[in-house]
Amino acid sequence: MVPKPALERLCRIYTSLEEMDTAASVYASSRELEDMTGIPAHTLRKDISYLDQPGPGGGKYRVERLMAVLEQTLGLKRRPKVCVAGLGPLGQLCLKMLCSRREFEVVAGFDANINVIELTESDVDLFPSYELPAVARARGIELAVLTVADGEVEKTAARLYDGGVRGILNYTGVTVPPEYGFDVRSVSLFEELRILAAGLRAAEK
Amino acid sequence: MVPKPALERLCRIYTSLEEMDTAASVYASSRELEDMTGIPAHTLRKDISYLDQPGPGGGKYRVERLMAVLEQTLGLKRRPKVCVAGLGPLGQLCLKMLCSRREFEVVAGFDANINVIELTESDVDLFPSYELPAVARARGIELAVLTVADGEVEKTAARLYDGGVRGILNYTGVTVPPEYGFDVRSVSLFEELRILAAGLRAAEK
DNA sequence: ATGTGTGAATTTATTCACAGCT
DNA sequence: AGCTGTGAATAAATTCACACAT
Repeated sequence: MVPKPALERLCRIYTSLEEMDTAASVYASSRELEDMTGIPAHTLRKDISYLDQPGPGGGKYRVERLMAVLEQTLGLKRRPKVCVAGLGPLGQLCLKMLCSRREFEVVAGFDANINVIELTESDVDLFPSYELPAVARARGIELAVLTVADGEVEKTAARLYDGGVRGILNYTGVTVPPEYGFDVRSVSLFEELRILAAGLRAAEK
Repeated sequence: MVPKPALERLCRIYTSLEEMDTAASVYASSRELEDMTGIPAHTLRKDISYLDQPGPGGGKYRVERLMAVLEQTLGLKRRPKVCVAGLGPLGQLCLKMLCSRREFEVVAGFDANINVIELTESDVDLFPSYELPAVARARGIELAVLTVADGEVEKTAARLYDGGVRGILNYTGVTVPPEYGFDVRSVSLFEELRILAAGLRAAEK
């Protein structure tokens, strides 16, 4: 079983591998990856050793192969099905970004306001919020990007749960109710800045 | 010295306290906070015990007091000085959100494109990117919200470093170069979704 | 010679359990 | 009686160090 912090680091590593010019550098050592990611080389090797098939014992990692193994073990190749709940400016931005790459399958967008749904242009099917549970179930949505107004988080969480959604990327400023057992990653502007501020303060002392 | 994971949880706790109706509930027990945050009661008590002055031994926490102590110990009361680098749609959104509350002192916005600077309406002073180091130094900016295009991250990071900025909230899709020793929190749409996807996959097995 | 893979050692974080306060 | 605060016990993650592959 791979430790959760290792899982996060592996995703960071994947991001860094993506940034590499695959043509220019076919191989990368753990030391080189350390310089790119900031993750110490030994931690990084340990993390990679959790994968089903790590590198080939001796010699550097073959970038392409490593990415393939990461995609495999981390389940990235499956194109997980994702929706966007809340189509304000931020939600629309997320929708656009998600559509700009093939990585995830963007299955639906939801908003409480029907006008928004009619006025928004998108390749993705848009629905009023109350249809969320039915649509999510019918289409097998696994992940949601939560960009609703703070006041709607509670109701939306309940609907996502009814729809069988398992993981939430929470862009709102409030806490996703924990009782549903979602896997949540929170990305609140203020909370993240607070953590940074607290870190600075802690470093000083 | 307070462990870093504890620090993050304390910030989450602070967020949840904020959400409480302070008039309605003056006191909160660790158990009640568990229900709100999802953090187990004993973890939460331990975390709070790291603070300079935790609660009053017996009885529940006084919400107002606990928030005050958190603000104190986490350095939130100082109104840390923050800037936004990159004034595309996301950057402008962040700028607006930051200005809507008094919590941080929003000191400046930066963009490579001078037209953007002239056309954007904001209470905050806006500058072209090359002035970043000088302005950041002159105004004592500590934190930056990084919302530039992916291709500009490297150059911007160098400028932030020259400006004496210590922490970065990274909204871009690429890694902030680690060599400057920034305290970074990354909030990349794709990377976060990948972590969620990997988590689901790991849970299945 | 250089660089990975991994068990063992060490460090760090979480959980427990209970003394002490209200 | 109920709840916090915290040292001690447990669990988890990181770092080390070296065998082994290229």
